[in-house]
Amino acid sequence: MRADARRNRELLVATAREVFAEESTGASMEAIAKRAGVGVGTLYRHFPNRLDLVEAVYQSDVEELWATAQRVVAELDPSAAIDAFFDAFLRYAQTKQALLTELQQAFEKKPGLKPQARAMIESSFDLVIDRAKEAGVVRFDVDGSDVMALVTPVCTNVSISPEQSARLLGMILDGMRAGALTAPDAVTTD
Amino acid sequence: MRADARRNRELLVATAREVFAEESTGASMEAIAKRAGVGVGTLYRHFPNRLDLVEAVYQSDVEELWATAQRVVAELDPSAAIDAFFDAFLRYAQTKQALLTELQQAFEKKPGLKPQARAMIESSFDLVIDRAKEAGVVRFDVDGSDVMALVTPVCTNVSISPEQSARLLGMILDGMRAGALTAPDAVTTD
DNA sequence: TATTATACGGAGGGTCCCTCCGTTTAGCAA
DNA sequence: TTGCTAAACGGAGGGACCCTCCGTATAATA
Repeated sequence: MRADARRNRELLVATAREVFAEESTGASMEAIAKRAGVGVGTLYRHFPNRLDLVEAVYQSDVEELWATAQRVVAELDPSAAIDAFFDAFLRYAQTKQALLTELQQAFEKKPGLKPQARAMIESSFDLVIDRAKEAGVVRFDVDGSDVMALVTPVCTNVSISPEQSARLLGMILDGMRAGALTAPDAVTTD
Repeated sequence: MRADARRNRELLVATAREVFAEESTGASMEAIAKRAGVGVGTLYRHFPNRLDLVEAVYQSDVEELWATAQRVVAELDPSAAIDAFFDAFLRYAQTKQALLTELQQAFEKKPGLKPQARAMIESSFDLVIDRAKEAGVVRFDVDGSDVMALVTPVCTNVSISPEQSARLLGMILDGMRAGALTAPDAVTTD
């Protein structure tokens, strides 16, 4: 793969992410190509149709989420890592919501895409949550997939607005921390 | 309103419902007009833009659901009435799922639409469930809004297929009937 | 039956997705 | 450095779609 081709491919994904964030599903291929400073022909050579571009943006988002999980775990203290990761997840959720219908089509077209993305996201949650559990920052009786199970509907449910998403994620976060100072066996009171 | 105008309006809504069911969001305005045997001009006079047509189809679906509830309660025995109503609800849910994104836009544009539709659907559930409760066909400890709360996610959740929907609705139905033969106070064992 | 307000039909403007092909350029060998 | 070629680029244009506009047809009324 030639150097300019690789550069343009990455540029196009990044630009598409921007434009999709701004104009949601209404973003045209022409607009994306223009913003990236390339012709539509270039865009279509890299991504034969719109769905392929949507898929590429989504995969890039998921990969970035995974990279973020690794980075925050390496660089921040466990509590700040959760905050930072939840922030990143909220951004991911918002772009996912914006492209919902088209993503669904992409999932239908490529059956492997959804489970693969799911696994990567679950690993990201595990990484951050396990670390925080070890540090005693979140309660013992949760794990990554629990948190993901709570958080996923917030981005899947179409009638939840971005503002609501932020609030709900905050609540989940508080709930996770709530039991941290309590001894594990004291939880059984209920 | 002239007679031909009223006729065409109803014809267009019915035709649009058919075409949307077949081609989902990909159905074009031209195709709908052609199938109805009118020009696009006529279609656009009745529904100034695509979203207005989607909204009209949706409202007609909700009204039909309400009419179905009344009809099955009047004509069928309580248990068969539930079956028939659930069938109708499944059809409603499927067309709703097909037009999901566009409906969302319609909800944003007309804030009154969603709560109004919701109220009408809840009334429909109440009608059918209350009747069945009185007849002792379903357990005492449910009401229309409970059933609706169980059933709505089945049609809201984008990752549930039509086949899954049918299965899940069947399960809910069985669950509702399960307690019917048990005395109300025996349920507290748990 | 004559009148007129109202509804109808469909050509065409603007936009969007995508294709095609002539032009340009990166990578490499001499 | 220079010349060559496979690979990438740009953008005009085809086809489809949403919607508008206006000349034609018709229902309702007197």
